[in-house]
Amino acid sequence: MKFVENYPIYKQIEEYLKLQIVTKNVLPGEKLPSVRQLAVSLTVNVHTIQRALSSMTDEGILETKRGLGNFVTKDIVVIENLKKELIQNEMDHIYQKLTSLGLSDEAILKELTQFMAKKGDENG
Amino acid sequence: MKFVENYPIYKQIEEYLKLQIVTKNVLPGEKLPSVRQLAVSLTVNVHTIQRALSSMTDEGILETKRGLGNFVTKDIVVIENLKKELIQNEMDHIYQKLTSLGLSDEAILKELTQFMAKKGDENG
Amino acid sequence: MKFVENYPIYKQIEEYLKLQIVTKNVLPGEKLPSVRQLAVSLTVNVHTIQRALSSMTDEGILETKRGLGNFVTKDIVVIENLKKELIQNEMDHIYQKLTSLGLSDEAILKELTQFMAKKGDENG
Amino acid sequence: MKFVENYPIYKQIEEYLKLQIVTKNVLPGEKLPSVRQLAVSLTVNVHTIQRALSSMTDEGILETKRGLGNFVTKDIVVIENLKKELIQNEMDHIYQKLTSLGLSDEAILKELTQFMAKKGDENG
DNA sequence: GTGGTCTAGACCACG
DNA sequence: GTGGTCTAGACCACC
Repeated sequence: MKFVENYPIYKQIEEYLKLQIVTKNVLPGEKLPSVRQLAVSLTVNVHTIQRALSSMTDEGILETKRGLGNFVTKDIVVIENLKKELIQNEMDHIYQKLTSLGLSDEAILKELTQFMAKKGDENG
Repeated sequence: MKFVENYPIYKQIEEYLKLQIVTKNVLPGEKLPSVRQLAVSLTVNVHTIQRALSSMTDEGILETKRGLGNFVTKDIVVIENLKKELIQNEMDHIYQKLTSLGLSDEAILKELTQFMAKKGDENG
Repeated sequence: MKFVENYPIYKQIEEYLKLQIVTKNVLPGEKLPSVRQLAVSLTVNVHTIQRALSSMTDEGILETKRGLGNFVTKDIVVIENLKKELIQNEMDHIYQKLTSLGLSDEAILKELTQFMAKKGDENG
Repeated sequence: MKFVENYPIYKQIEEYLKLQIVTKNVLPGEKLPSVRQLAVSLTVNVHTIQRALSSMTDEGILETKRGLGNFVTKDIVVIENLKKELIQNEMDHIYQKLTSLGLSDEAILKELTQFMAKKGDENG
């Protein structure tokens, strides 16, 4: 058992930017804010930003153009795969958590549909 | 946007202990390790442990006997309710995460059943 | 038989603040002195103050706004319920004390009305 | 506002012994346990006991017989007055508390009778 | 400034 | 031993 998970900031930033991209808050081909702008707005060191961006360029999600900035890939397939990956990660996490609570697959689906029904009632 | 995940240690401990209880790793009526033992094994201050335990005693999940220790309640109803609460929290968390990824209720259920099917194939 | 009245300071503070609230010495929505101010004026550690306040926020009597301070709830129902609770506690305490002195219910009421009559004469 | 009321132990003992007497747990004329016995059973210094007893002898509640011990007075009037005094003190305390909670005389009586009715229902 | 969290170390009461 | 309370001092996040 270990606490104080120091989930590294650059990973958090990476996760955040990926979410922005798959939810189309930043569109394919669009330019990201400059590294310095990001550093300021997220109050983080420039190096931390660069570390987050570099792994995303490695994955082909971003393209760096010297002197111009970082751009979201225009390759929609890449973005679609990213989305699937994020969903997959989330599913893993969910499944692990709920089964550790002793729920069977059927129980999970049942609880979830009940939850959605209730949610629907509350909001509409 | 906030980084450095500020989920307090005492809440993490609380969550951890609750999970131990609902999964019957610690049985109803059983004694927990002493606050000092927990503090050492989790490498945390005694106060932090006590803070985690105190809210659990308030909720009736634990009963503390001065000079003896902290015991899990024998009231199975309390434990059942705790389990329901944990599941509910997890559902909230899941739903929020997945909808932020742009999934509809139907899409969530579809993805989840696919995930389970795949999981089933892998393991059996 | 137990001496040295072990009523913890943080509970005394809690009780004191609740009394201030139900008697409208601090109005609904009003800000309390900062934890540090309270700590100084009551010559107590900051933690002790926070411990007193935290259970009050849990009960919905206080609302804390980070960086701003602790505010009495504007929800008058909560305050009314608090008042009823305090009265109830006082009644319990009174009843226990007077019956331990050997008074019957009727005797208690008789003594009390006599007391009030006398009090009335003194002051008016 | 002052906390940690160090209500002196000798006063607490005095109060305790007076209650024993008015409730006839120790009868008029009866001998109290020896100072040393009391000191042991209450885990308090002998001097503390003596201080408590001396003010009670001053009030005529106890009579000290050199070499024999401390005896409760046989004078029933004294005991009756003591009882009235204790009741009076309690009434003062009650009245102060409840009026500080904003209750009128009538409200106090009303609440109290309601409380007694409820108490009666619970116990029989 | 505000409150929130954590640590280290002390003392008490209970068994 | 057990848990309960308090202090002193530190660092963080929010405004």
